[in-house]
Amino acid sequence: MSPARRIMEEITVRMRPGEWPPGTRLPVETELAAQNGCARGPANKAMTALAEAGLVERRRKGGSFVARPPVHSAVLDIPDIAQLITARGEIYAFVLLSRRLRLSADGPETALKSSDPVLALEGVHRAGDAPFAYETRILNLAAAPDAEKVDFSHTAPGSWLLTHIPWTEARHRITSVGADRTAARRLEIRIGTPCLQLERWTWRAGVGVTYARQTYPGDRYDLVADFAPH
Amino acid sequence: MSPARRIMEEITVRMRPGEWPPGTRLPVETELAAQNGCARGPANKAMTALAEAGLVERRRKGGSFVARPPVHSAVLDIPDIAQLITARGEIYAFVLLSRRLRLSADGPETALKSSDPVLALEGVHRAGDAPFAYETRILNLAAAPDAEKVDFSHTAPGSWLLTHIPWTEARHRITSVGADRTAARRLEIRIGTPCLQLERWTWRAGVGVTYARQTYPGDRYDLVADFAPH
DNA sequence: TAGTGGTCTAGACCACAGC
DNA sequence: CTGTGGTCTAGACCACTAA
Repeated sequence: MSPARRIMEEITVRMRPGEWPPGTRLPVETELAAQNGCARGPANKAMTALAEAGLVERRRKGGSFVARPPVHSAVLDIPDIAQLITARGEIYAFVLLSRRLRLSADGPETALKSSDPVLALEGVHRAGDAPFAYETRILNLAAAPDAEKVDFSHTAPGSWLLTHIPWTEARHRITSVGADRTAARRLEIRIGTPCLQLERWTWRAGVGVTYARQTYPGDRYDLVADFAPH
Repeated sequence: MSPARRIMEEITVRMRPGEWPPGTRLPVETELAAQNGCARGPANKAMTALAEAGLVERRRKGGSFVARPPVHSAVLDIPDIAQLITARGEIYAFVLLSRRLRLSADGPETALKSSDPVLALEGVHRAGDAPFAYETRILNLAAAPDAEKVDFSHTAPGSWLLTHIPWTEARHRITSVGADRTAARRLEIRIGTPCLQLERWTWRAGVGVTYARQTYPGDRYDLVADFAPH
């Protein structure tokens, strides 16, 4: 194996929470070269490649550091708000506002094409001591029967779903709306404040699992998506 | 500009249907080095980067060739507003509001990391007889030299770019903002009306091609994304 | 101002695949 | 075989910026 590749792989492997967590300073190029018995060229090549991949950050004079995970969520993933906020170093909390059992879907969630009984939840995600997002959620109990017994008073339904009911198809709809009376009160903002509204339907093998509508104050959230061929 | 970048940009620019169509054999590294008065290192660096970006194919002993166009994925991911509106059965029109030549980028488009001369455009997309979106756009003339001669007074720069300068990397940023004075006037809405703001940066082999910021009145546009894991 | 990354030079050896 | 890219050496200068 070539020195450049060896250096890349070794650093990649050691970049784990236990050993080299985000923010750790990495050896300078001359040091890497000496440790691997090669010239500075290959060491630079390896580090440059890691930087382009976004795994390390490099600053002249400052040195090279294990990159902190990006704050933005990709549109292509299903973001877990709890992880997002924790990753930003803030305290996350979910506050349940209401919980109702309904015999059939009848709102926007009908796009799930299910006539099964559903669980309707309403809550607020908080970051630190400020509201971060207002969420209404419909859970299809036929697809997720365990959900009826879960205590959602401090667990966000999205976080629970991500780890219990994997999805196979999803649809996102992103719009900009002015906060209505309800959202404004929940988010502690003025009525009409521009908000990013993210609607999401997910299915599992063609069966609707959940519908979620999340409202984010425009200045507290943005979606970033990167694309490259394959 | 460093030899490596100069070689990359020159080849990128000449890789157009008229000059170096797909399949054309490119000079060998020693030749590129001699032509640019540099060592083989930078020439190799430039060609390797172009190969990683998928713009050229390299084979030992065989040589380097202009790759078959990666255009297909481009059209899928970047929406063409003209097509969107036409598909809805409305009449589409683009109205150019301003056109300026600038010697270097200095706004949000600096994320394109280019210090080349740019073309700054401003215009409105119309659906039927109502404004649909307000757009400001920066075109890097080093990446798209033909753009200076194109008449954009009724052609949206995005539509033109899609068919002339394929991109390899793109970043989208989606936010919700209240319409400012300029946008409100262009879109014939009230100041503060919630709008979806889509910012897009695109690159070709690491060279910034264009930056676009499109503002849509919240009730006239939404983004929908469908996906299934692989 | 000194340390670090960014880039370069001029040469070298090797692996690989067309010829 | 021979030409090509892949990778390396040992050294150098410069640009940037954090200390």
